[in-house]
Amino acid sequence: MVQKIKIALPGGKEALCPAGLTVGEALAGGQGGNLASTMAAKVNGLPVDLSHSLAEAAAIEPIDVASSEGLSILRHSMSHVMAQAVQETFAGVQVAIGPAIEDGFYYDFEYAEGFTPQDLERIEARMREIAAADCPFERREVSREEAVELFRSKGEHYKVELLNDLPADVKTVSLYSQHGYIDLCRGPHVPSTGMIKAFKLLHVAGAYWRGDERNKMLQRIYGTGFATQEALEEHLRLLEEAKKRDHRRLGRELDLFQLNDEIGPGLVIFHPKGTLLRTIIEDWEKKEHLKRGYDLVIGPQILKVDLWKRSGHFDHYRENMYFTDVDEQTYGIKPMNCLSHMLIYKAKIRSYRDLPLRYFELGTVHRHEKAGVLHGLMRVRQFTQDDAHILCTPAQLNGEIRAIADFVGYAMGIFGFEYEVELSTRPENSIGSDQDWELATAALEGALRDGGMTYEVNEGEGAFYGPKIDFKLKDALKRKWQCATIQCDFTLPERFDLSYIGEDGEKHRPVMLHRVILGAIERFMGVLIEHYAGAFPLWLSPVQAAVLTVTDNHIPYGKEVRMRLVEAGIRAEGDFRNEKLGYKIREAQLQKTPFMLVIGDREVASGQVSPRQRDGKNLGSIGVEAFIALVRGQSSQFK
RNA sequence: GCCGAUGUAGCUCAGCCGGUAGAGCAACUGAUUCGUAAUCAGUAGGUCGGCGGUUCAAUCCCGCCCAUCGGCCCCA
Repeated sequence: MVQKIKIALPGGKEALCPAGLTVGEALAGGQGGNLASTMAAKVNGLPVDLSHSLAEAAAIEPIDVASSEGLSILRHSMSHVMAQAVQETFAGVQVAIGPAIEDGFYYDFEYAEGFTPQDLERIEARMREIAAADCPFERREVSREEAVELFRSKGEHYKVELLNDLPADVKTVSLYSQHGYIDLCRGPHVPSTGMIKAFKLLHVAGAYWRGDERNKMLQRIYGTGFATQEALEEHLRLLEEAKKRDHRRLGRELDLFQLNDEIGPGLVIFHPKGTLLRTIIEDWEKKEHLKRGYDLVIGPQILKVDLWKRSGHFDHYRENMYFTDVDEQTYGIKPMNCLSHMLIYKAKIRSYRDLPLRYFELGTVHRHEKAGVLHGLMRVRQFTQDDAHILCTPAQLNGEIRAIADFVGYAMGIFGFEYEVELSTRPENSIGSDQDWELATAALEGALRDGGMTYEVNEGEGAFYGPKIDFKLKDALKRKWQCATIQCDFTLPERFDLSYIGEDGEKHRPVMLHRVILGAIERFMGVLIEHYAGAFPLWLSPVQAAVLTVTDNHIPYGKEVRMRLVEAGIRAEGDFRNEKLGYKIREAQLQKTPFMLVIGDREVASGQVSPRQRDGKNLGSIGVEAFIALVRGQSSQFK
């Protein structure tokens, strides 16, 4: 007689089922049999396959493809099918790892020849055959020795290495097979390859085994997949849309900047409009810093190499630095702004009453970034940081960190950004004592907690001189870019022997915070361009209004209007060319100009202007002064 | 730096099997004087990324270099 067990189903329902029933069967009985969108299930909170059989009483809930977890399982199964397709299509391929990722999945392969875009089509075709065969994914548990033997016999040395590196207490591992293909995997997987319908392989890229550049480079194939063909097509359409707001494209179309081979890679030339945009941001920042008790300072571009040796940069950052010889003396071109600020502090004896001291510099730095990482404005070799160094007492640290975090929050609010916060801890190649690192890390973490912020921890990702809090923004293609950062540093004050006289009349060592709010102005502008898709809010728009004349007869009045706007401090251009109005409007629209002022007979006669907003809305005829007031009103918010 | 792809006019892109290149838009000239997303016609514009090689002949085939794109590592 089969034992009955009690199963708790979603929605508070319960069922008495025979032991040995599978999760899928239990769910099918409980919810009327429609499991088409169920990828797997959770039994007592742990994800399992639908084929998992229930031995004892349990609470089960389905994992639907509509959930991010369900979609990940589907994509993970797609990566297995891709691995099978690759190995069946090409000889001599070894598999490494193949997880689901944010927008799809990948699998890493060792394949000496490498894959071509044409190969992807062949792989995709084979995947469709495997999917059409509608074969079940079958889970099997074996001893780890058995698994090692299996993969060794198949020549899969990456899988063997993964197995050997499992913790010693892991005695058994799970294998999944579909359509006669076996892979080492924790699971769960979808019930059958038939569920894999809507997918597309996107591109091939190199990737180091285990993400370590000392290891062999593998071939990674990226793909994406969804529950339905419609969702897949929608995703591909969004990718196309995202490309249209790529800052590199908009930078050219809106005439903001250029990157030019003749100058050199990673070096930006700002055109007039880009420079205007940048200047507006920088002016805003200076004001905001002065409001918050910062002092503006400026340091030199090159500093003697001895100073870089003293700071530790020469030992730990040399490969990223440029050097130049002047009068037989070697100078380092600054990759960071801290040294000058240290020397400003040291210029006289400091009292505890002076602290905290906050030195702010729009500091231009040069870093020798590896050629392969350069990317538009996001990753360049010369950039300007909105950098500050705060020197304070240990007791002031928490408050200063929180004030910076607030500043970041305020700034991100102004520009309308969502962001993620990460805490990065001590890396391998670092300077300073264990105790200082602990203190610094605790200070950052404490401030995050006190501020009630949610954050992730990145072990070993800190700067060489201290741990940091990073604030990350996403670009149009969902790549994350670090902008604001707060770094806590006990080491540099030590190395430069900074001190202040305390209440007790004794010398004490101050603590230093390195921090940026927008990060690098270049990168921030890149993210900003994509964020607004080039349609900047009025206060940031390099051109706020374009005066458009209908015919040549209207040019004198058009020029007059433009002059009045310019004199009122509005960034206005005139389009007095011999073109039809529709043409001029189209052009101003493509330039994302906030206001277009149409000047025709009516306006000349009435002495007014007819503003058209870039959203297509017409404001009717209004006086020039009224328009000036309107622009001032709408852009005064932040100025 | 590593893996892969790409590089033709200012921009977007054609160019077959090797026989020194085209389109649209932009620019310029002229006509048109026009009311809310492209007026018409004409003209000009290219060492086919660079350097070598193979060939009677290279945008095309081969090698090296440079740059860009997508990733990896790294990073503001």
